[in-house]
Order: sequence, then structure tokens, then C-alpha cells
Amino acid sequence: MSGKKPIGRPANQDASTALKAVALRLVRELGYEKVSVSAIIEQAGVARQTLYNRWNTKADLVLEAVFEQTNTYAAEPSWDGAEDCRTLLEGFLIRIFEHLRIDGDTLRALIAASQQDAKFHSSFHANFVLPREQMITALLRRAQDRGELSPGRNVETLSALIHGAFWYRLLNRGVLDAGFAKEIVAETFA
Amino acid sequence: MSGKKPIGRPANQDASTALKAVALRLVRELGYEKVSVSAIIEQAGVARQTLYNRWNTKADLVLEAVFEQTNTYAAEPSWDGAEDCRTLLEGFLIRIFEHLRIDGDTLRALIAASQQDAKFHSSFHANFVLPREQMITALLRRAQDRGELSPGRNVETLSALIHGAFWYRLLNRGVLDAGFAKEIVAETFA
DNA sequence: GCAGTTAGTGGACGGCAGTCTAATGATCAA
DNA sequence: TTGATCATTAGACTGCCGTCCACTAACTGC
Repeated sequence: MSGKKPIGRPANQDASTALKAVALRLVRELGYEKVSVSAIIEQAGVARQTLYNRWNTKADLVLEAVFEQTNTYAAEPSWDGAEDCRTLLEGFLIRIFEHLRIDGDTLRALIAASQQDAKFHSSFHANFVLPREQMITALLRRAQDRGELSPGRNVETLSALIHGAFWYRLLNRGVLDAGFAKEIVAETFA
Repeated sequence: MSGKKPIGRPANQDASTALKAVALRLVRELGYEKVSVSAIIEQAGVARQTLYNRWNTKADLVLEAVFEQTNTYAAEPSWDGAEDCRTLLEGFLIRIFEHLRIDGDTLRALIAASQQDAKFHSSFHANFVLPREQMITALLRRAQDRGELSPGRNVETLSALIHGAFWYRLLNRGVLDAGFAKEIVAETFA
């Protein structure tokens, strides 16, 4: 399947890694809006076109940089069955909120960018939004199976409510801390 | 207080109304991103600076245009005490969702713009986001007073969950219809 | 070696939002 | 009437993103 060597000049992998590293550093340092493509390529020592050979927009580059570097972000909760789902959900949310102390501003910028570019919205939704929504839906379904959550509840709607609360706070610069995670879980299982 | 006549050339009110009308029409016709400031001022027959004399950004102009023209948008629910709060909340959400069939795309664009401009975020939050959040909080508190909602529930968190669900759907181009409103209410009062 | 193919470079380019300037217009107060 | 004050206009200007182009570099297969 992948045994064939591609013809033509091979892509310079160093350029990609340099671009991602510089983009991540600058975005965390200065904030997404204040980082220009010109600054990124300059510090990466690469031509403008090289960036656009690999990514469609600045948002695509930053998305890949952030979620490659921090792929522990919002990982699937440990699924050993020892803990109850309520605790699992709480830990899941707390871990997300902790991570957002570093990349919350970047994520806000990416959500904004996804509203302005249909192609980026697709990839952002498919690669980031949907997987996390499904993790919570699965967790709630499991809670129903274990009898922790009433079988009459609509897990898709509950998942939208939970995710929404988090987005709403993020986009409105509200406080996202362990206390809020606990409150969300308390209201969900109320 | 306002009896004093201001000195200097008075602002041309026609210019403001023309700008708002043109902006609203173009944004609904073509979508926020595709409408340039140049197009707006050209069709309003006004100089560029005149727009920026009144509004800081394109987003400020569009925000005012949309929510002045449609100030029935998400009005306070009728508060006569005849209906129960659950029905009031459902009607409130349904009316919002209906309106979003017209201005949902514009609202998405404004939310995105508010992530990229701190000053606009302040005014957007103060004039649009917060009032609606408080309406729902008040409604839930009333539901507690009337015994429709358990007094142990945290109405601020519930309000964040409800609002969040709506934002989450909006920003992810999900379906916002009466069915979703009913589901939200059902899970809230579950 | 040589043709074919793909990647990288540097820089020009178009379209955009928002700022700035110089000149003119409208109004008030003395 | 004259001066002060603020609004309007036309257009130049900056900085940005993303595209385009001509040229060069690296690699494959013959």
C-alpha cells in the first residue's frame, strides 16, 4: 500500500515540525490574533508557500500544532469499571478545564476561525469537537447501563448540555475550574 | 441633563439609518463574511469615516442593525403567572430558535467576531448575552419559588447548561428546532 | 546523463479592515 | 461676521491573509 516511493522532490519534514513548533510557541506567547503568518515563516526559516503547501490556513496549522503537541488532551477516561461514571465524568471535565488554562485562548480563537471558514469548520469538528462529544455520550450511556442514570434521560441532549456549558463559559471568558465541573456533574445527575 | 444643544456640526442621522439598513440587508443576503465595509458605505452613499465615527468595527454596526430592527427578539416571556415556568421556558426557547432561522448565521459571525476583539466582546456580552442569560436564570428561580423545580438545583449552572446547549448547536450548525427546545426543557426539569 | 515530477524560495499581488489626513460643510456663541 | 467646534468626504495608507508566478532544488525512472 505505502511501499511505493513517491516521485519528485520529497517534502522537507523539518520545515513542518519547525512551523508547528514556532506556531505553537508564538500563539501561546502572544495570542492567536497577534501572530502573523509572516512572523511564523520568518522564525521557522521557511518560505510562505511552504506553509500553504501543507495547511490551508493559519488555523489549520495551529490546530495541528496544538493537538499534536498535547495529545493527552481530554484523553478517553480510564475505562476499568472500578469507578462510577459520575466520578469519571467529573475527572474528565476537570482535566479538560485544567488544560484550557494553557490553550483556552487558542481554542477560543480556533472556534472563532471555524465560524469564518467552512472547510476549516469541517476538519475542526471532525477531529476535535465530535470525538469529545462522543466520549461524553458514551460515558452517559454507560451510566445508564450501570443504573447510575435514569434510562429515561436523553443522553444526546445531556451531552449537548454538558458540552455547551463548557463552550459557553469558554467563549464568554467565564471561570472554568473544578468547582464548575462538579456543579455540571451535580446538575446532570440530579 | 440633555437640554443643552451640542456645539459643532450635528451628526447626520440619515447616514446612520442608511448604514444600518444597508448593513442588515447585505448581511442577510450575502452573509457577514462576504459583506465588505466598502460595499456598505458605497450603497449607503456615505464616506468610510462616517461609519467609523459611529461604530468601532463592522461587527458593532451589524450588531446594532440586527438587534434594533428585531428587538422583539427573545423578549421577556409574558409574566402573568397563568402558565407554568416549564411551558414559559419552552416557548421562550422556541421563539429564539425560530428567529435564528433568519439571523442565526449573522449571530454566529458576531460570536466569532467577539472572540477576536475584546472591546466588541464587552459590548456584545453586556447588550446581548447577559440579558438573555439573566432571563433564564430568573425564570428558573421563579420555577423554584413555585415549586416546579427542586430548590436544591443550582439555577446559575442550569442556566449555563441551557444557554450552552443552544450556543453549541448554533456554532456547530446543528438543528435548532422546537423538538430540541422540548428536549432541553425535559432534561432540565427531569 | 536526461526528462519528468514535485517541493522550496522570494517576491509580487489582490482584497480586506481599520487609521489617518486635508479640505469642506454645518452649527453655535460672541 | 468671525471663530470655534464637530461632521463629512475622498482618498491615501498600513498591515494582514491567502494566491500566484518564475525560478531553483531534489528525487525517480529510463
